Amino acid sequence: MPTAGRVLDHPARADIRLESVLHALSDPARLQVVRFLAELPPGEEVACSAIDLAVTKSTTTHHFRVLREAGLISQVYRGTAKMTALRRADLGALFPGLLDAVLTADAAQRHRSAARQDG
Amino acid sequence: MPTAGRVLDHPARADIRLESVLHALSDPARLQVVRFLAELPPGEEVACSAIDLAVTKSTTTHHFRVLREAGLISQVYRGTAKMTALRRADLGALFPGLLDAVLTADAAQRHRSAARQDG
DNA sequence: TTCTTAGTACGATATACGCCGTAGTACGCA
DNA sequence: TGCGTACTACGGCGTATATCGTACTAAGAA
Repeated sequence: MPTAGRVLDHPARADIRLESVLHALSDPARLQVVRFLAELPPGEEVACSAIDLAVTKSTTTHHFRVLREAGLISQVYRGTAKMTALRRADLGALFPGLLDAVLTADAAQRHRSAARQDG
Repeated sequence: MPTAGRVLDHPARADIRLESVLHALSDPARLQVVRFLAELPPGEEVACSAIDLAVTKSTTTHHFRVLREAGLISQVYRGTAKMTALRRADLGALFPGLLDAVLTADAAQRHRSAARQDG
């Protein structure tokens, strides 16, 4: 019998709130996670540990929870790992173009920062 | 001679950060302000008092400051009023499509809420 | 069973946020 | 000068956030 304590709950598509999504994306660490997931082939999942955040593991757990509760990512246990994927379909259906716009904006900002560094 | 204490400082275009913009937009009251400003003809300014938020004036002041410091709006004193406008050009140059995507997402979410109410 | 790996839960702390009320300032007008 | 309007500044309050460290649990391998 499956371990009840290891089931994670996610908001249904209809319960995903724009404000929560924007708030979740407004933290650099969480934006980094989303950027990482967005670069994977659609549908692909990775373990939390595949993403190297500049914070401790417990803080990482916290950020993943914020992303999950906002509806940005889905997570399932797979052995010892917890696999994470972007909820592209849900986000695309609710807020068409939003995720792309944020990722494009992020890429542009990062590009500008890099250019400034290079002088 | 102009009163020094009444000059408001705004971040330069290059200093506007995506994270701050997303954070500013993640509050319902501030999103309401941006929605209101976005519906005006481009370049048009309004006084703070033209936007009716469900909070006190001091809280309104707070939200306007957050929006200004994030680079979303510009504000200038014009007599006793403080005129506010969306920084469309700066936002469009830095993060093309972002503002539209957020406003579209907000409109869609509001539309869904209304539909749910109507049954 | 023991060890390792992956992630969680909990408690603590410092800071930020959203909100309010009161008191104050700047400007325009009578 | 005095008054009203528009907005600000400050202090307080309660909650949320970001962070950490330590202790813990689940699953798999030796």
